[in-house]
Amino acid sequence: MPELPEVENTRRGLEQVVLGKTIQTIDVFWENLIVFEDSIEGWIQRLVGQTIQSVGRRGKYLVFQLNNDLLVSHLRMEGKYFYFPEQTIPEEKEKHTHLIFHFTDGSQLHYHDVRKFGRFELIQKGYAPLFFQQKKIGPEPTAEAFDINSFTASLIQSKRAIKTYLLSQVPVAGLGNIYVDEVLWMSHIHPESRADILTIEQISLLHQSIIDIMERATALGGSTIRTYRNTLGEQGRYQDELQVYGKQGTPCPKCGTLIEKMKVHGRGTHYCPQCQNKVGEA
DNA sequence: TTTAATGTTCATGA
DNA sequence: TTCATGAACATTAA
Repeated sequence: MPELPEVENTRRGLEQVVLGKTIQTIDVFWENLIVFEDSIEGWIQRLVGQTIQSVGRRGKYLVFQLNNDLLVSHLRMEGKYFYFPEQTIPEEKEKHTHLIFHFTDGSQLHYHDVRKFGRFELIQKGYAPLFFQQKKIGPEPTAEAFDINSFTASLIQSKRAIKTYLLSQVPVAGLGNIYVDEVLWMSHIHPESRADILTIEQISLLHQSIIDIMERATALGGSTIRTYRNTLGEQGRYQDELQVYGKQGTPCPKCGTLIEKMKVHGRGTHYCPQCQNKVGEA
């Protein structure tokens, strides 16, 4: 589940169930999910006894604030959380549950990830800004944080295809393969247009489309394209508003031309060959 | 059987 | 340095 709207809704769900919970122990069934320097046992011991003070988010990363550390969780393609109060804990864990947080009140938080691509990283409190700076995560796509002048300055430094550059998280955080296609369609920009030759008008429209679409998708609970569910098991509703993602062969809502699908940067890319004019070469 | 799937990260070579 | 490409990670479903 992956892009910012889905991660934000996961965060909101987690916030409702795990705040104030103290970690009693953790079962790790797939060690590769954990980024650790020493041993898994040491990693677990460092977390035991700590209480979840808040659940934050930066881009597509979840940040659990504990007493002494920050636990950073990235869901990658298929990561999900499921919470079970004491009386509802299943006899047997699901096949793809790879991590179980046992809390002192008897409840559990299960991390489920079919493809095992997700990652957990423990960092010291106060190191979040440095952590995200090293990952080159751009500003949040909100009206307050996403400055159009900085965005423009970033774009003119890249000769890459605009879709590729947006997926890098550098110019702005949180866009993935679904929303990047939506945003470019909304802005009438061809996915392979070079980032550095977009016009002021195009950048302005793109900037606003990113803010609007991310806000709208988040408000609707994200998009359930394949398997996304929030922590409460609910689907998103934004998939009903997708205009081009997965719509190849159907008429463009703006001009009626059939939506096409191509590969850009190895990713399936949906666009309208009529509305989205290619500028320069990518 | 083959391919593609909401994501990042690393190696290699231009 | 920068970027493109491909592979890796691992599993499922069409």
